[in-house]
Amino acid sequence: MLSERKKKILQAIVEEYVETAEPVSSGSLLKKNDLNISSATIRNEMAELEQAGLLDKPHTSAGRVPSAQGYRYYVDQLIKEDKISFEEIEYIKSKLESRAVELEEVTKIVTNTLAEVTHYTSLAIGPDNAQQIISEIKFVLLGSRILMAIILTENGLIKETMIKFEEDITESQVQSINLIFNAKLKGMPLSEITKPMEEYIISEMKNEINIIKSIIEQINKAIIECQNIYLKGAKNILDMPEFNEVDKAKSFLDIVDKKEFLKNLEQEESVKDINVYIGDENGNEKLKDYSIVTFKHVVNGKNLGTIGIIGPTRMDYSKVISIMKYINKELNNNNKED
Amino acid sequence: MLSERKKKILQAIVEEYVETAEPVSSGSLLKKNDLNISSATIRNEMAELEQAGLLDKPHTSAGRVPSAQGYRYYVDQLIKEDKISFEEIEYIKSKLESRAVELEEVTKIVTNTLAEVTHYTSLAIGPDNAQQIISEIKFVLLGSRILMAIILTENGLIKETMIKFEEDITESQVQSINLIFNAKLKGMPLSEITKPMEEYIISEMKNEINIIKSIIEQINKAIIECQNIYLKGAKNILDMPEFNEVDKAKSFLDIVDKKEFLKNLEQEESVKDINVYIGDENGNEKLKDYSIVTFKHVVNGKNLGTIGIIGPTRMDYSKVISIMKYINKELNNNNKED
DNA sequence: ATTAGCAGTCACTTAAAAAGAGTGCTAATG
DNA sequence: CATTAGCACTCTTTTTAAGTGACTGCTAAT
Repeated sequence: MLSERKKKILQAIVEEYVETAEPVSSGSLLKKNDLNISSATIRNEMAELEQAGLLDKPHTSAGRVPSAQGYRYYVDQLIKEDKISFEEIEYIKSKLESRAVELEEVTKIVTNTLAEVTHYTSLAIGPDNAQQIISEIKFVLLGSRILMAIILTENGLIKETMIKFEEDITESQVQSINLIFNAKLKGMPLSEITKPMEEYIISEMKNEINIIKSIIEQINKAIIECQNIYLKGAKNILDMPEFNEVDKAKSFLDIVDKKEFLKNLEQEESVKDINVYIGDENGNEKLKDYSIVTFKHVVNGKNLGTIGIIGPTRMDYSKVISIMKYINKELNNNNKED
Repeated sequence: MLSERKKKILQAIVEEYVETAEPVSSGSLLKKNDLNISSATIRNEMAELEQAGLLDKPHTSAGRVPSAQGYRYYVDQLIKEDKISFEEIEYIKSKLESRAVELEEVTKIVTNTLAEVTHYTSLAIGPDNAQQIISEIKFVLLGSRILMAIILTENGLIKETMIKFEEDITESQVQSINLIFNAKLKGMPLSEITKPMEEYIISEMKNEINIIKSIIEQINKAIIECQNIYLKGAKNILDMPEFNEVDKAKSFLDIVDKKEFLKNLEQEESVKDINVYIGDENGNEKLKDYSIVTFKHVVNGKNLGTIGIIGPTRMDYSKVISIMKYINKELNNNNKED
């Protein structure tokens, strides 16, 4: 348990460091905060905070910098929850107003907005398509050889894909395919569609065998195996002083580009509103200099994926969390069972 | 008209500079090429090439660097057209094999491949949707309140968008909308759809007025006003020594992000196979340090947009042009009137 | 417990010197 | 007359050294 004074000092250090990106000295702390103590006392306190593992020192004659643990303490205990301005609220509201029909569109709008408002890199991972329950399948013939498959899920997702054939398809074939697929697959998770259709093909030996096979193959390839991932504002990090060396920027962009770390995020179960992973807390050594803040996009109890941002550990957690809480709330309000 | 020897020297300078990114000295030219002349003679020749405006000199005691004009001469006269390896050919072939149905998918695959193979930033601009001729329109009801509009064009494009309604739509309404739209709009360019439908609404005063209005509005917003632009591999430029200062990288990413320069590209008319814009040749001062190489994606006489790459003027034109010629050829072969 | 004050550390800045890479010119050469 | 050896000159880059400044940690006084 930290003394009130230590808390105040830690908080001031985090906030100053987040703002300036320079190690914080006892002197500047004295100037910018009224703590009614001398710089020597601050130094003593800082030494103890360092002992406790909450602060780091780049070198002997530099000021202090929060450690990952220090940020963690800040996020858990000292954070300010209202660090969002009226302008930001208005801006976010205006962006979210657009009543996009598809989840993907909504997700895009949210990620764009998040990146714009936070100036970090935003990310979104859609729900696992394989686990979605089919509520309806429609097939539409485009021209004479292209079939469009549209799948609606109980979550409200709409997924479509095209299948091209080497021979003409007739409208009556489309009709019967429509009937078959809906009869066999309604209510099933997308991951399970192959088996019942194969069984059907074997048992009935209808003319549409090849068509059905192509359709299943294409749905697997284009919809089930494909995870929706969005990233926006990757170049924002170039504005941050910790990335003023191209190598560092490159290593960040590589991590972000590979998207490995995203997979864990969507699986992560959590009761919390907003999740904060500081440094390598989530076990990935490569992420030790970065923090990730996410929330689950849930509307009417339906999981619509995970949305968040990634940036350096020197992150404005108060602001990011305020903004994400607000966006999360708005997403819910906009979509109350309508 | 340049002497053969001057040509050879210019070529060697361009190629060495493209490879090393360092100004080329008379000495290293002597070492790496067998020109059978002394470095002093090379220096004399270089001085003349500089006078002719084909070379630049960063400072008195540095080697020479090709000027924009020098690159231009190289591209027009000295280029090697077969600078593509067997591995590259195989790789490109394997990527293009995937018989994607939609133009957008094809375009994505091509841009990804281009960025991977060239290590520059690749770009693609779809054809102007507004000018596409409608060959068919289909409407599909998804659930009870979402209408999906699918537009096929004579170019073979497939565009779809969703419209959400506040009230239920019946299947019979969908049918009559299908009939009306196809009757009125088949054969028209997308830019012209608003008027005939408005006239129709006024003259007939059917029940579907609001539905039709919503549809037209949404088609305008989501399809006609939206230009398809792809960019891939923007971070590739961070690997190039000319961008080892973050500011330069940022200025490149800003240019690329704004996409202004792309608009001119699609309009550009040209008889040539491959178009090369070196520095500010295309009139944009901001692009003076960059070059753009493009080709028109044309299949069976149909314009499917422009594809290309952007990178520093110090670009491996021989390689880029070889690769783009190959891809262009493949795109044609794969799609011969089938 | 707090603090003034000072020695000590370490990065950063500045200045000067040295090294290195190339050119341009001159004078000699075949 | 084209070519070339050779050297003076220029300009960047590297190296070295000295100096400055920002902090801390400790000690001794309050």
